[in-house]
Amino acid sequence: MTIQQSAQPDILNANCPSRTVLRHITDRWTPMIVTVLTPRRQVRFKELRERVQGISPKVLTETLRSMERDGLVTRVVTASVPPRVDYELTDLGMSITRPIAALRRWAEGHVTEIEEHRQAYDNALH
Amino acid sequence: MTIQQSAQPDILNANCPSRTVLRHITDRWTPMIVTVLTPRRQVRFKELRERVQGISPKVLTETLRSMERDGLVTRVVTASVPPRVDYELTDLGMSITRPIAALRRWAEGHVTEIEEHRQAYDNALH
DNA sequence: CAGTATCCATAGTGATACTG
DNA sequence: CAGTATCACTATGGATACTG
Repeated sequence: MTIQQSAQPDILNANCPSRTVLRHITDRWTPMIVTVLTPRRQVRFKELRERVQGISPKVLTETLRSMERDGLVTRVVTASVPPRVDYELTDLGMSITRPIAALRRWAEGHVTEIEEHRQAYDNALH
Repeated sequence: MTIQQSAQPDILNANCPSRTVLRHITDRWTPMIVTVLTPRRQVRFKELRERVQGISPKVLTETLRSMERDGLVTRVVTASVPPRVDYELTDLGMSITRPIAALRRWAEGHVTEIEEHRQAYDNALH
């Protein structure tokens, strides 16, 4: 007797592994890293760190490792002094760029509207 | 002298309010709640609680309040015994359904592929 | 039924200094 | 340059019981 897994993954199902997948692609920094990597070129650790403003080296490393583990990015090491490491989206990683870009554009495009809603809500003293 | 805000919101900018917007629409439960509300009908608290499997009443309330504050949902109270409260997406809320559906479909559609990547990565003993 | 209240656990950062 | 190591914190989420 094995644990029955639903044939079609369903995000609403508490035990569905798609929840973990969603969690990963929507974590704090992944969408921003994907945004920087979207032109599909190799980007150095340093450049990622600079462009994803506010991320610490520790968290950048952790997030990139998780993305590499999930198969979203490849890590390319060039043995040199000083060392050089580039990251690049895989085909799988590229396939998420459009949904993430849509999300990013929505966030960037509705800032004002949402801030107005918050103001109105807070002024109504709920 | 005022704090200069960029004309175009930019998610990569540490101080850009779009980061908060993105954070809200990608938090743990918002995508699932949006998924249930996507057919744009009024849905009772109870039904949300049942369909978004695993969410506690406290967190469901908190998430719905945050969504209401941002203008994504409306809360409709029907004074009756027992009480009845329905939630429904606003126009703004509806405008996020497509990006979120794309994300959800991606997550559900790539579960197997990603799990295989993780296996391979872990087996390589990084 | 639709929440609140309470208490609690911990994942998820974050700052900073250090190293191969 | 590209990380790791440490330490610490706090927001988020979870369990459960209670209430208008």
